[in-house]
Amino acid sequence: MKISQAAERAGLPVKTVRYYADIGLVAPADRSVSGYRSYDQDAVQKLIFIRRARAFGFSIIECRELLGLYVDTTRSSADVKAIATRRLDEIEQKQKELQYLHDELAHLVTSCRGDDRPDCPIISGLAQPK
Amino acid sequence: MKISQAAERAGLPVKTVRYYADIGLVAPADRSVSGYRSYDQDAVQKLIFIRRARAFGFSIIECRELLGLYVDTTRSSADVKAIATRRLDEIEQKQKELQYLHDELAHLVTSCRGDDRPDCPIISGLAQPK
DNA sequence: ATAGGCTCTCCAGTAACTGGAAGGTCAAGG
DNA sequence: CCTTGACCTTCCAGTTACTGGAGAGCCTAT
Repeated sequence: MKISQAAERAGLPVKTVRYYADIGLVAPADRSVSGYRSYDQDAVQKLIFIRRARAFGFSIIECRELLGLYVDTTRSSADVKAIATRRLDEIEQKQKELQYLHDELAHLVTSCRGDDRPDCPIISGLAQPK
Repeated sequence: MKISQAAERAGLPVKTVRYYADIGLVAPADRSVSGYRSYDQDAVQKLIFIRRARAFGFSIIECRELLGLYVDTTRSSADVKAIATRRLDEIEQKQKELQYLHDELAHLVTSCRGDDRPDCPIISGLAQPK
């Protein structure tokens, strides 16, 4: 199938699929005589895999790693778990930071009257060195 | 004062301060005869303001907006509150997404034995179209 | 005079695409 | 047979917010 159909099945923009081919992440199965990229079911499956992994916040580098593990049917599940666990830790770290951010900003927002007057605790809060 | 001192007081790398000057976000108060950027207390204060706003996840564009409101002593606090509230909404949205991500990935991770065997629910979970 | 530690400008690279231009291909319709 | 329109191709530039490095100038102390 041609790139647009592969992209649609994978749930990705055509541009992105082409980009993944360019960086050697997911190569098309073949090229037509006229130079069109030709994808098979296997390649589409890999694209889906990448889309999902990207949605989980895995970087392209990590996706490359995971894809290697995906196609390698002899690797141990521990190898995969290690990467996923690392990513999970990162997510939890990010959650903590976001929570802190949220609370501090929410505090500023609620303490601001939001009226016509110029005095604003948000602005003065941001101006604190901290 | 020279750029390194201003950067230190603001808690920012020198390169970043120079960058902020380049994009017209925070201009140095003056230039020395030999072309050195010269910062005063006011500029340092603005740099601190930007650093804090950036730490809250405000984009450079938003920082520019906020800085405009920061220096404008006649604007209403409602103007500021509107931007901050928008940002707060974004943070909450991001929190929800992250929570969903976390739960789904945590589910995959806990269901994987992580041993020498190749079968791994994480990999097959990622391969699902969803 | 020279050594070091500043500072300057400019260029390139990062991550992961996205948009657009210029041009080739293919099937259908007139 | 020709044209139209939807695809496809490559290549280049732009995005965000810096960061690193090269090459050169400046300033102070010894």
